Amino acid sequence: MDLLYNLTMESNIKVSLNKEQKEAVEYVSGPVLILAGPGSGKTRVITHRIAHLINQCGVRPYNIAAVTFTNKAASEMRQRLFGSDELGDSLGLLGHVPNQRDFTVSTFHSLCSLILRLDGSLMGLAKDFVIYDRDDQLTLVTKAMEISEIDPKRFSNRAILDIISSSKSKLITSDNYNAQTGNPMDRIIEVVYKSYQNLLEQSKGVDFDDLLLKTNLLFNNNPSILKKYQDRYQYLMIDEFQDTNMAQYNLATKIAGKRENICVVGDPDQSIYSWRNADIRNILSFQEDYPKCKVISLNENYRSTSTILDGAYGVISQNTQRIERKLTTSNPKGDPIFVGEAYNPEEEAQLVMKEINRLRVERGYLYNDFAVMYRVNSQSRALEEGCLRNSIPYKLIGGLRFYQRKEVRDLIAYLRVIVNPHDNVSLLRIINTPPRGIGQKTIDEIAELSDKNKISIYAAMELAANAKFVEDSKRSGRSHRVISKFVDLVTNLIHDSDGLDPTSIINLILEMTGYRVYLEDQGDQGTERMDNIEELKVTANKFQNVDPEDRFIEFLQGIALVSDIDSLDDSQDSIALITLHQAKGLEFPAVFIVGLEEGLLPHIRSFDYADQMEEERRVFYVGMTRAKECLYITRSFRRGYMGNGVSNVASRFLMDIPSALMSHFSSRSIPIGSVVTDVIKQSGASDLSDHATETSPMEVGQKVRHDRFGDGIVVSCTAIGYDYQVTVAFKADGGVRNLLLGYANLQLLD
DNA sequence: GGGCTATTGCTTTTT
DNA sequence: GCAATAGCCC
Repeated sequence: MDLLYNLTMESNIKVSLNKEQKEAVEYVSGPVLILAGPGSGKTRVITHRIAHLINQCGVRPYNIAAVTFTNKAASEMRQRLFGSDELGDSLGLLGHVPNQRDFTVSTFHSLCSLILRLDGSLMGLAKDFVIYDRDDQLTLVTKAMEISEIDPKRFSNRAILDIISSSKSKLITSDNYNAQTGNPMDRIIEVVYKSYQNLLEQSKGVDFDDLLLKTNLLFNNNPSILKKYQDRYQYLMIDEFQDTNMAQYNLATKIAGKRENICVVGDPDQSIYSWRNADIRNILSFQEDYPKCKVISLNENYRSTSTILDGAYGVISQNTQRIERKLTTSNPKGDPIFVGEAYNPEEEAQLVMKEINRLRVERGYLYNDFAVMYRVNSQSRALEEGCLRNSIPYKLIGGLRFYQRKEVRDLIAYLRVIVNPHDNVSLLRIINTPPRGIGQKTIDEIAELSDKNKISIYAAMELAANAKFVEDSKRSGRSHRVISKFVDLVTNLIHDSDGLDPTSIINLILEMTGYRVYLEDQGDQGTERMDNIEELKVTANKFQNVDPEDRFIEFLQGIALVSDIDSLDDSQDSIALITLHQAKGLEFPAVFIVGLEEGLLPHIRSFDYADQMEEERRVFYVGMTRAKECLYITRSFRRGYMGNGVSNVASRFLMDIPSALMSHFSSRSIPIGSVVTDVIKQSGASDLSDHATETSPMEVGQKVRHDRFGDGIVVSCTAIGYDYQVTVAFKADGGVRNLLLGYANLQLLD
């Protein structure tokens, strides 16, 4: 009866796939490694493969699992296969398939969360565990350092958390962490790791890495549970395989088990998450662990013009730790890669905005067709202001991350406390927000009480609220009153929220805790914060239809596991401002990559390590290959950094793009605010180095005067783009500054 | 205990 | 340059 699925698309599949793609789709039994370059139709292959499994091979959707990098990718895949859930009328690749909801598409983290909810009790995990994100983790590490009396000035909590996190992703538990090397740092980590894990367990919390680690341990210790999932997920597919870590790899191979129906899809050249413990060697391990695995390379690019592809190849081919591979395309040559220079980030943004407006008019692009990409989030600010100045609608992903905003986190903390009042991290967050007279002194006393009796903060407060207890303590009547009031508040919240849907619970919190009034007293800022909470309610609303028993927990889990990119929404026409990392897996007709400067891209922190430098190059490569038709690359001469402006030189990566593919344009002629129609100078073959040979307008040794810096002497002068960078040593403060000739307004002295 | 000011310390990328 | 904290004063 499983064979009665819709077969109508099958003929289309054969027409629209190339030879390698078709092979990747039809090779369904046994291990497969698909090396898929950018734009090679990877998503199509995965979706067609699933369709093939269901339609041709009679596999039930229930027995298939696809693991993606983000929730967004997961929901897109589901939609491509089955059409939109809400609309019902738009059919996907498969048309109408019974039991399509049984098909699993999710991220590793979501999948593990599900498994642990169902079977985690075998490892003593509460069903309603909370998932702690990086901010919560940092709070806990800081607390653990306090307990272990580690000086936070000497050891950074972030560095320690990074090591704990990387240990967890290598499946090293706090019990197994051995400081055997004799390195004093190791000893500290060992102590903090254990303490951190204790704190987590006390709060019934699980961090991101625990989701993967604990699921692995669950499978190790309970073969019957593992078998249950092996029998369920008989066909396993893993996307973005180059960015999986060891814990994820182990999970995948365990679930695949002896059936070995595991298909991984990845591209070593797009591995950009090593800092999150992703291990590119997983691709090698896969071939070692499955010596009979079928390797299929998808090398034809259907996305980009040949110019963009060749430019990107020029960049990526400079990496030495790389298996040589060159993509081909039959796409037209298209436009050159435009390289632009601006004086400062504001002007750089202006340059981008002007071009966006020009392309809209001349080519009929929509705002949705544009993305502006950058290395670090702080760059988004100038771009955002540029959009506002030019009335260009934009969506900013993760600048100040939504779920990191104070008011959103406060509300989530309340929600978590309702589910689990013994969640210390969340409780301490809201204990005095809005202010209710519980000061640090009172909190310290309660913390002491909780330590002494080995109970949670909330339990300690209940104890302290007990009238009999207060007689034996030196606690003031006032402090006793506020504690009692708070315990009552939490009790009432738990009681009154029972059975309500998530949105109503949020409303309940806003009223009962006085949070709404607290925000209203904050004027404009309060209004903005209230808007963010409304936004949270919109998310909460989506869980209205889920089984009442689970919807609250699912909602909390959902917000813990969302990524920012998940919220990227195409329904309103606006340009996307995103980091290069977030751009992975996306494509746009026109892409702007800004900030191509030494120290930014490549980032300064990669300078001392060859492998990190190569990863920076891959980051740039990923950005370039997002572009279908137009690719713009810009840089700024000056950039504010820690308060003072610094001069940046052009990124080394610019030199790797063959000069014949580039065309320069400059900001020189477009002061901010002016309306300029055409700033593109079609200069044909020229690159940065070409200009260096031109005659310099400034002699070395020339004495000059600057409005602000006073008198100085020219140290060097190099042509860059359509301007010259002059390095001047100034007398007054001895500073050596890089100036742009066209802007510096230097006065010649004799 | 709370609110204000001064100081510090920090900047990569994020499931 | 900004945001988070420490320390001071009410």
